[in-house]
Amino acid sequence: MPEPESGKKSYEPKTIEQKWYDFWLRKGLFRPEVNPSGKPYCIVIPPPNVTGQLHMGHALNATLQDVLVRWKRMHGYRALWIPGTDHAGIATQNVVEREIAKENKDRHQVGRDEFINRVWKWKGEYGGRIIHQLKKMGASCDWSRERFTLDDGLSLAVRTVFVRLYEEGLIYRSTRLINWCPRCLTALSDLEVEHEEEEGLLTYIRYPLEGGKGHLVVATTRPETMLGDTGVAVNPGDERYREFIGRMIDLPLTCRQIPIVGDTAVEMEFGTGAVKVTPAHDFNDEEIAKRQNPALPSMTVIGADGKMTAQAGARYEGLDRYECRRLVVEDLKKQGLIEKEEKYAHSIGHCYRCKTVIEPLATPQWYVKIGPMAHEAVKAVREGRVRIIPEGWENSYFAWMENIKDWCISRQIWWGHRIPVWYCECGQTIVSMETPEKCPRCGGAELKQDPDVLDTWFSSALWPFSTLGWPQMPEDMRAFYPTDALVTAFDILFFWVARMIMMGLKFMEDVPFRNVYIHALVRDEEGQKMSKSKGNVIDPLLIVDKYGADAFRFTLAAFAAQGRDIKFSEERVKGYRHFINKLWNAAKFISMNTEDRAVAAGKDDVTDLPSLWILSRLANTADEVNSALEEYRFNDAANRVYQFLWREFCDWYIELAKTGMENEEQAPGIRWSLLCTLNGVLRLLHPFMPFVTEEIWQTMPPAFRDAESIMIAAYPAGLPQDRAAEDRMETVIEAISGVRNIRGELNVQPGVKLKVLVNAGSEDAARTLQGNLPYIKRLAGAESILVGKGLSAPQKAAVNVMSRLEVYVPVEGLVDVKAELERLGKEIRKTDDELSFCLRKLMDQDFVSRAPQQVVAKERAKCQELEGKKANIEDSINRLKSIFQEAENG
RNA sequence: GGGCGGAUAGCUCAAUCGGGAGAGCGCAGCCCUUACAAGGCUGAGGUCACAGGUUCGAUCCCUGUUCCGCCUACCA
Repeated sequence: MPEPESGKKSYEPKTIEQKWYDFWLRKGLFRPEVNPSGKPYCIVIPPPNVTGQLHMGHALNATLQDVLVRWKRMHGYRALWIPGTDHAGIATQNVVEREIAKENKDRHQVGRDEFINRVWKWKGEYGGRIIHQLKKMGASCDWSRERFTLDDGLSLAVRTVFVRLYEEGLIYRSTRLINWCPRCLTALSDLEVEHEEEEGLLTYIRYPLEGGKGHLVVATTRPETMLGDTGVAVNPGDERYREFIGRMIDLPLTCRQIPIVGDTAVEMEFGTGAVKVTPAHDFNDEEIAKRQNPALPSMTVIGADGKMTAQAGARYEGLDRYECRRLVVEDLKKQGLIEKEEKYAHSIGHCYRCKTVIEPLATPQWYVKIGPMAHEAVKAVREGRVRIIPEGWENSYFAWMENIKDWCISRQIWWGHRIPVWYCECGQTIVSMETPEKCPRCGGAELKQDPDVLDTWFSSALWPFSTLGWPQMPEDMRAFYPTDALVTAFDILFFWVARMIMMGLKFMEDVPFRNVYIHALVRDEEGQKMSKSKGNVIDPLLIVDKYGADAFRFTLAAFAAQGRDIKFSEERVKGYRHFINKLWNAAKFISMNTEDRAVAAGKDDVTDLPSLWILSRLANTADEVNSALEEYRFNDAANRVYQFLWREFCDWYIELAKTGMENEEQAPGIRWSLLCTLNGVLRLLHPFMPFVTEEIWQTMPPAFRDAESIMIAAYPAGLPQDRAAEDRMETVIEAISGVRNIRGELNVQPGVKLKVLVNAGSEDAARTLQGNLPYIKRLAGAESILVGKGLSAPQKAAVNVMSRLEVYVPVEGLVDVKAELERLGKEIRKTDDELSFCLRKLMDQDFVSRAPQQVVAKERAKCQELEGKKANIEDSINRLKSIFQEAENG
């Protein structure tokens, strides 16, 4: 076997990664067609924003999906990972608006058509950025199936869904309060509003009763809205105010009079128990107003731009809402109408995009009547047709779905799917897939299309089937829907996952995916969320550049424990780069020691214990990795291979093999085992670290390569295990560890060869040890070994009592007897503690009679073992003490 | 206000069934043994947040408390 990359001392990812990625692309290995007869397995990528740059979240997300897809592909599945991007309406529009602003223009000056052109142009230039970055991560997406939420096929899907929902009465238009962003100048859905606790002021304002007889005091956090008050509400059960209901208030700073009304929603304990009612600017107040008979009127005093309207009065018109607040309070103070102001922490809604404080505003918008679809979506999860992993998230899902409100889907922006609705001068509304030529009612041709576009999430909700070709029914659709797994972070569980389930059930009559795996958030070292404003963002591409994609991916996977966020630090990646280096060097060693000689050998040539053992351990590892991945326990899978490669394969097997290969007879079997195990571990690791595994694998002897790429080589599973060999090997390992322990503890120099005696606990153990003396000799650093059952310890020896055997090392002249006595003292204290704990348990009648038989028996055996161990150590201590005394006397 | 999650070695985190807790990193000692010093061998290190309860037995199950995250909500 030629050495990988001509035997460089360490792995250098940079040159290698591009080479293999190109190779995979050239060979079309990312396409499901490489396994034409396999069972379909499909994942659709959560489409990143087309404006986006790869961040840690994407990196984790992509890594986990790639692990799954590569793993399934190697298992022979017709695996398909569909990539794509999201047109990200508001975000993308903002980017291009900023660009235009540099030319001192706004989008209205540019005009709608030209503006859209500009956005497409921008998309063409920069939109592929994140796709390119995903490739750097090693993502094995089928790029030939890449989609974009605004491409023709997906746009058709969007129109189809809109029209059908409209026809079924599940989409409607209504004018009511919505969340309005005065900066983006668009409506937002409830989900797009981020609530944040802020320190504010609670202002107590005196509202004079009509006719100048006294006043009511109301408390508010938004004094400026008083200009739009159309009532004051008190709880009808409130003794203090009951008599006022029905009377009028002289609303200060205006010349209006407003009524005092009763509403049970008013909390008597809060503030003064009287609340001003501003139906046009507060969701609660809107409700209160509607409940009155006749309803309280609505008066909009703040406009779409966040500035006061003419209705606010000449003095305030045109002022920004916050300037107005100051002025209103100032004016009220002058009139002595401010009773007090107190600090008050409350939560305020912000635009998720630009963080501007949301203004509730009454505007006509389109809504999806979500109740019926939500009901079905809840059922699908309850019945297990969609599994959410980890399960904990199901509760959040249910809670949200069961209190869900209708979904506002129209946005007052230009970049997105234009709402397929036209209005005729005659008042007719036309909802249609295609642009209508004339009004079906009056025949008029003066039709105006609704200027708004749809919420980006409306198109994302169709992603699992629109990407597969719906509303057509191509082969992909039949093969891959429902998809198998959806991998995402919890923050879009409602935004996206829930809506996909609803839309999938509605239009495909089946769930969009069977499993939803919710992964962690990647935080910084201190556990803080990464954000630009905090300046703690780590660029994944820099990490890839520095340590390679493999080390980075492995780190992410190894820390992706369910239900816990990842605190990311570069140190960890460094650690896993060492791991790759270990793999690299193991491969180098194997290559140096096998050359072409191994090809002739096969499994039948394997006779030595270490080889039987490592092959069995590989089988065991493969099983554990497979079952961990089956359950999305990525960290367990990664850690198990890590353990196997480093601890079992490198630390033990390779060291043993060095000795084993000195024996000409068993050398071929060992060479074969080295290659076979390396082959297995490369395959096991490939989904986690695709590049380095391919690089090494390609240098293996052809007999070990049954495919043109490791990507499509069979994933190890169901290999035979040899429990007897594992058990015997344990005995050998115990003997070696027993000696090493003495060496280490007593500080015996590595160069010093020891005379070792091993007292085996059984004939079996004795035979095993006898049969593997060369290994023990080399790894324990012994010049001679005497093995037997019932051997007794020489006078002057260090003793190590293990569970299957005892190790004696004559120490005369080698070590400080005093140090050995100390070591044994420590040992006996530990044994004694354990023993007394064990005995106490067995003397407890309740334990013996009530605990399961097995447990009691186990405890008895343990007790016996400990007693034996204690006796042996005591013997050694006595012996050494006598030596010690001799020495003192002599 | 409601809900969820977390608290385990110096740090970051694991632990299927309730039967005296593991790893990585770090630390200490010894070693450049020709795959690898990005390494090897050995070792130290724990009141499983706190208080009760259930149980023969609790890191694990139940109740409460404290602290820390997060989600959600119309007390102005």
